[in-house]
Amino acid sequence: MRNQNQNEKSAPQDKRAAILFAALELFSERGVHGTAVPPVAERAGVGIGTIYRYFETKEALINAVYQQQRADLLNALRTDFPTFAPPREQFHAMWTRMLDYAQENPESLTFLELHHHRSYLDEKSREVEEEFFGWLNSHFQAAVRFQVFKDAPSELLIAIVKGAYVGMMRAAWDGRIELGPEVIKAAEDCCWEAIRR
Amino acid sequence: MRNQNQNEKSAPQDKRAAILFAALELFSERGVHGTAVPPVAERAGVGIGTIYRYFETKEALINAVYQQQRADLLNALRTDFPTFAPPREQFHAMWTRMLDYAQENPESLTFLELHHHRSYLDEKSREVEEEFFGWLNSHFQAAVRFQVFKDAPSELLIAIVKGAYVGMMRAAWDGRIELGPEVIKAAEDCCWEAIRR
DNA sequence: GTCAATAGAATGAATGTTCATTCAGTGGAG
DNA sequence: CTCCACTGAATGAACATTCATTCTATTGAC
Repeated sequence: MRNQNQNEKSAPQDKRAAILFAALELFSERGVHGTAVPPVAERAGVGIGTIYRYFETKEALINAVYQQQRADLLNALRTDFPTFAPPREQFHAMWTRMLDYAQENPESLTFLELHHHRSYLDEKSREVEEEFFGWLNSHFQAAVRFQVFKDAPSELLIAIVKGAYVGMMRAAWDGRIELGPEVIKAAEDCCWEAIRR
Repeated sequence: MRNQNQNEKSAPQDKRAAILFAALELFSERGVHGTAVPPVAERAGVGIGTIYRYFETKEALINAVYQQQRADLLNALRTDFPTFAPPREQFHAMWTRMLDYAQENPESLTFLELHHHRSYLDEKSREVEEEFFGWLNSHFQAAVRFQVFKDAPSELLIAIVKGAYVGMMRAAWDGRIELGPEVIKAAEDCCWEAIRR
């Protein structure tokens, strides 16, 4: 390879991305504390030392994975979101995006929602999380104000719907339910009735 | 060595219980993989070796904690449960018990519901878990059959309500909501409307 | 075009640390 | 004295991290 663009370092970014993806897979399977660094290197197809070229410490790697995945999920939610559609339609859009995301990125959702991160997230990670909740909140708050949703703290309604969603996903992963289209539709209706006025 | 309790002869079960409780506290805070054995011994006020008198390995200790807490939660749920009361009243009883339990045993709930256990639970732990879900299921299934609840798999309804409950707890834990009586009541109503026909 | 010089990316054996587990020793009860 | 629950220093395995070295590809002299 001879052509090297000044503004693009393609190879380094490939390795960085490979490390991030390998780490995501292992973290979602075994948890952050249950995952050693060498297996991450092995799965990414790079040397152990290479990880430390891109990430100062294991904790920095964890935070990079978290920020990437949280931002990715938020992006999946708000891309082409029908902000001015009727509330029920907006809710359907949100529900569909969440489910599509889970189906396409199961490791992302497992990592983000099935693990308890608080203790090792840094400032930046918290900001990214805040942006995520902020976006949800702006929509839920509006629906509460317009008396579409129940008169309750919007943060509570978010916690309930998000919790129900994660509970459903967890039950599916644990083999307690089968996620067919009718089940997904039934769950959407349940969640809508939970919060609608 | 110096004797810490002159006038108390320690029954073996005291130490076992102290170890289980110390382990529960640390596991709920830092997770199972994030908790080393020596700190468990220190918090329990016993020597490291004593832990291995009562539990063959760390994994055995984890499973003992899991079984104890899962059984404890089930017990809190079904003690004096109004099995023959009207459905809404039964639901209220369930909700109240869950919330009381969380308020009285926050570490238990954090450990049981905020961590991903599957990979290290043994046969016995799965049986205890099965008993827990079996009890919930018998009640939910009956309510579906009597057309009190929506016509959906009872396992889905359980996942939604339990998920919403855990989501609310997590939000409270993370400081996103304040768990006052009105909030708890509002959440109960949300969950009831989610599943009722 | 060729190739020696150079830069810096990549590596994994080596390092120091932390962990789960063991066991030789201690002390109290009978 | 005999037991045995109990202890924590000791052990070796596994860990996160480092760094001397190798590899790769770009440069510029000819």
